[in-house]
Amino acid sequence: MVTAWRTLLAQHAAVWCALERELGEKHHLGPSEFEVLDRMVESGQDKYRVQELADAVHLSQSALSRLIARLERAGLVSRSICQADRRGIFVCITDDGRARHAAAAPTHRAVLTAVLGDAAPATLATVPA
Amino acid sequence: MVTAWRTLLAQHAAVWCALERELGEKHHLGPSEFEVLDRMVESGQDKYRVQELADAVHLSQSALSRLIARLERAGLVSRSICQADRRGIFVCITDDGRARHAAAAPTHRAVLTAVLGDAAPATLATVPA
DNA sequence: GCGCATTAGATGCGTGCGCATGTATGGTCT
DNA sequence: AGACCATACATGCGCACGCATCTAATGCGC
Repeated sequence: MVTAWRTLLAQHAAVWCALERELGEKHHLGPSEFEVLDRMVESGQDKYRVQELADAVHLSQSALSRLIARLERAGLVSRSICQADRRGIFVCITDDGRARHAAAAPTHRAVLTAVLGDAAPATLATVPA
Repeated sequence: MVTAWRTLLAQHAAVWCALERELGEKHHLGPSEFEVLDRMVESGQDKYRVQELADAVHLSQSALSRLIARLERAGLVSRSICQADRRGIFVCITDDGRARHAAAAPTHRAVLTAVLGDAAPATLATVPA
């Protein structure tokens, strides 16, 4: 079990750092930023609640609030008040956001394949037995 | 591949947060702090170089330098100059450090079993096929 | 309608991180 | 020996995070 955890830590660190570097250099996005855009593109919806996204990317509500603020400042998403419940906001991906995501997605997939593809098929399988 | 990565992210987040909470509350240790102590106890050595530990716990050298400083302030490790190469230091675990580790280890294992034991045997096995 | 607990999201604050750099020592080449 | 680059760790700085708290809007009981 400890071994499984260390494997998980190692893989997480490797992939995360690689994503941070590649996405950062080529598309000015962090791994979490990309993951948020990815979620929004992948499920056809265009409106998201902050807490919904926070759960999806395993960040706190406050972290998501700031992350959305960064994306908004970059013009990749927009915030609009939810009319039905004016406490909440809807996060909508913009055309720029979709474009940035489309540009970054290949990089993202490439990194996953490169880093996980190397060590994963063997090591990810080690645990259950 | 994307699914594997998301599974990895989810498991990492779940375990990490649980460790942070449990180790923090019960033993005043972060996951990384515990991992460093764990490495030092597990391999019989009593002297470690900073970079060696940094690699083991997937942190930058600067992060490890500060982490060691925190552990030293808490009296769990001590730094001593390496006579052979006076640029480097040796990090030694103290008796207090061993005691703290011994106290925290059961908590650590319990969290791993609880969190990974739930979802892991199934999900960790999904990738290689 | 009027309080009051609840919920959604924003924000102040402290902390740990990585990057770049600083400082000291070691090794090498001439 | 002296100049020069490399190595080992420490430190200044900025950033993203979580926790606690704040603000605004909702809903519920009366």
